[in-house]
Amino acid sequence: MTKNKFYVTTPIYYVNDAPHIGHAYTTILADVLSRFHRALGDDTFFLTGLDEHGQKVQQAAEKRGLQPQAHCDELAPRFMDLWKKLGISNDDFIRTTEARHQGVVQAILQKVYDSGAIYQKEYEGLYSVAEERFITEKEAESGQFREVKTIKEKNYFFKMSQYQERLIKYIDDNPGFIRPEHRKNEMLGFLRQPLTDLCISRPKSRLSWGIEIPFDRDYVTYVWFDALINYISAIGYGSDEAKFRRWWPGVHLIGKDILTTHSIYWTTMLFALGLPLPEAIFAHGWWLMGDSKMSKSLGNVVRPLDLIEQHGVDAVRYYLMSEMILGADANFTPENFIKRYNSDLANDFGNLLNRVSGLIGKNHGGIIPAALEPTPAEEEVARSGRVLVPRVEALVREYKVDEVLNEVMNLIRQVNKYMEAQAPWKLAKTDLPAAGRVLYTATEALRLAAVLLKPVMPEKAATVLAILGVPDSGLAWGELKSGLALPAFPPLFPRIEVEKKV
RNA sequence: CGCGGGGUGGAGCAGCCUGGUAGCUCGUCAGGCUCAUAACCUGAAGGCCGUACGUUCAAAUCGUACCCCCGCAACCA
Repeated sequence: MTKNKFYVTTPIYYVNDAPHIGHAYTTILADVLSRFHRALGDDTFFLTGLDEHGQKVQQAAEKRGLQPQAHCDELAPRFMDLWKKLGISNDDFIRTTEARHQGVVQAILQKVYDSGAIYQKEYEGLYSVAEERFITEKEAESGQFREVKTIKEKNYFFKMSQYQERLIKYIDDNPGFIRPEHRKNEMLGFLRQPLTDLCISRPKSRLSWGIEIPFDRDYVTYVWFDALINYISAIGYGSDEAKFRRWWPGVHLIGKDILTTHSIYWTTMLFALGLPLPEAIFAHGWWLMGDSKMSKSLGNVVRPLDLIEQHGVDAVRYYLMSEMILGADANFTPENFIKRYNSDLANDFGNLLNRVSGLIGKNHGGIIPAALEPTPAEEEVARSGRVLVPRVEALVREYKVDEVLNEVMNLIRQVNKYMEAQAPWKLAKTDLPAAGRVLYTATEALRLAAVLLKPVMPEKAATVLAILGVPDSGLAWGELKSGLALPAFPPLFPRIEVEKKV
């Protein structure tokens, strides 16, 4: 069987933003997918990073009396540290101010310019002097902008419009390209209207903190030809062709807010470069806070660090991955978090581990019993375990992490039922080996579940596997070893007592 | 008539393409078990599947109309 390749990216986050649950979600999702693909034996590369140019950075730096670069250097660790704490296993971290990126951006601008797909044009629009930026007519009507006047400015434009038909055809021909399905339709709807060309520059007089346009030193390039290119500059485009060919094209995980940017701007840029389009662009939903959007003004921004400190990284990762249904918006509430933690992790998974190990300790001298010949009851559990693995693999390839978790929890629930039906605590009194057979089977199911949960909960899964004495065991049924001694251990996921929390 | 997505027991979702006893998780109630983190197991209550017509022996599932919610280009995942 040929090895698959998996290159996954998150957006590069804007360095001025305070990292919030949304950033954490996308990044954890990318991490979980990466870990799954690695576990499946795929050649995997996971990229995330920061977008460090632009007006807001320039202004914020000025306000603090710092050089923009110094400002960025100070802010960047907020993200890097958070990813470390969240157990993010990215293979690279790109910052758009790095030389390796800037050089590629300039080379690309030059190349596209030489091909005739970039031209200069005078642009007229509404400009807010107070805000120092162009505003839309709608914004002007809102009356929230002072000193609005019409000004003319020369800028460079990318001939995005010329790729419209080609892009429509591509999207039609590649059903898995934009996911989920309804987002694809949204984009096709968008493409029914004539595409305009894309303004890709800013005069330095207005914005100096950016990458200089190689064919006109009075300008810097504006966001698109800077930020989006990170996806290829990081993997060696223009500098390491072998590396680039190894990884490109990749899968872009994004929030639904930047779907147009990716599925239209970025893809037409790739057309202009003669490069293959991404393998997939997957847009997920937003986290709402109790039905309202998360916002600073409402004071309902959830800080990932607070959650980690309270409940541990793995619980947070599990919650975020299980609670957001593929592609839809999800609702974050502390009550929800506690409910899911208690029912899935504490009551089902953690508690099952406890009851099984407790019985082994009490009746079998703390030694994992022999598997023996399976009866139909064991066969049924084993079959569920065997069927689960390919099922999970298929779901992972469809980005359906929430369903993966549900499937694994179903196995755990089934084992709880199996325990109830077999009652090894009773069996032990009449037929000790038979009780052992039941406990072996239940423990093996737990082991397999832990292996499958490892990408989502690396620490907790490793703990379980270490307890079972098979830290490196894999996805085949029956890798649990009889005869090993089980150490004592504290509850894996202690229940969160609601009374105390409220 | 701009486009797209959605409206399924208290909550969140599946089912709809390939019509035929409405399923899952959580919550509620009752019972069981007592190995376990007051956990686990079983059972029950609770739905006119947004509304109205239509097709059909039969519609949550197909068709038509309507109502309601959400999203739809400039840097918020």
